Amino acid sequence: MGHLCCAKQKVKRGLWSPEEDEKLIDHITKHGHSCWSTVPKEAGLQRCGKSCRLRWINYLKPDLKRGSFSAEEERIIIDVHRILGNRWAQIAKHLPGRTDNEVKNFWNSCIKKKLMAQGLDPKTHNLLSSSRSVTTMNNNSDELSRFGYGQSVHPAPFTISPPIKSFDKMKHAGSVDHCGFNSSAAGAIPVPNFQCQQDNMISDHQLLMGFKDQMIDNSQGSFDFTANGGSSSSSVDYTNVSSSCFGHQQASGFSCLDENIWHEGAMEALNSKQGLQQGQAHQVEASYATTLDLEMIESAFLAAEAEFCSGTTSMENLQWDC
DNA sequence: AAGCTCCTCAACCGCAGCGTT
DNA sequence: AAACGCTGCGGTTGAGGAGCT
Repeated sequence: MGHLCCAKQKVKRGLWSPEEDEKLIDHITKHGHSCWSTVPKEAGLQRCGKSCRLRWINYLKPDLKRGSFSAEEERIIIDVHRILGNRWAQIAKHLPGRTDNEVKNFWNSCIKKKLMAQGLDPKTHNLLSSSRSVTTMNNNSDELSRFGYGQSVHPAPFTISPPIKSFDKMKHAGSVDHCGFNSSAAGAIPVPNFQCQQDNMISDHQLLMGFKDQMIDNSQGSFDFTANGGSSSSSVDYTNVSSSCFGHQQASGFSCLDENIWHEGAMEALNSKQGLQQGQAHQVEASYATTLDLEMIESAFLAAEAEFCSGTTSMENLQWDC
């Protein structure tokens, strides 16, 4: 369906002139934009309402941040994109002053190339198939140990992570140690989430999300993750924290994000059945949430984990079933 | 200087979703 | 329920600038 506002009238197209900008700014400032379709006429512009809206949102709005993206912004984009995919508008919400169009352009012109140069698939954030990828490995012990997965320590190329509350249950039942490993299971099966952060580091409204599709330096002996400074607002406030507690070499990209991102990411993973079904190891983890959805998510995680750990399915065959 | 290629990014297009009639 | 109008979103395009030959 075309845009009737455009089809009905002869409208100007292409780049906006300073005079047009001025007219639009003047009109929006004085009258707002309750109905974009009427804005051009009211502002004396030969444009369609849609074009006016776009010009305002992407260029003229007073609180827009111009200029190149900072390293921090770039990192946020990559982190959130890994969870949400090409949802530019959602990603832009976490970058004050940036528009979806700007984020999209930046992604396509810069980040995408950077990731590919690093051998990462910009869509999945996994290693490209031409690289040696943990996510595409079967449970081949040679391959696993080659990449640092000692059989006695960590048999699986991924862990599945239910909310922290389930960890607490297990902890109280005495089945896990403080690094999240199931001490009673042969081979120290990695138990859901928690991943060693101290309990008091995550507040009631914070979420720890991690992606396990990359290796960390074996000699490093520690990994970095980020933690939210304590606010439950929608802003993403990163404070680098380091921990040496996570003994095996399987994690990267931990970020504390707000609940909206978590819910979008988690529900996306569940609804689209991405992640395990596609052999990706970057399934979302959450360490905490309070909604009913979490019960379902937790069940799904636990069921999938049980299936994997019992050996009834390979990673490639795991299905979300919820 | 001219011509060409590559890159960036503002703008457009088509579609989906939602509310109203 | 269907048609319509509006808004918002993501993919794509193309003008123009930068860099190279």
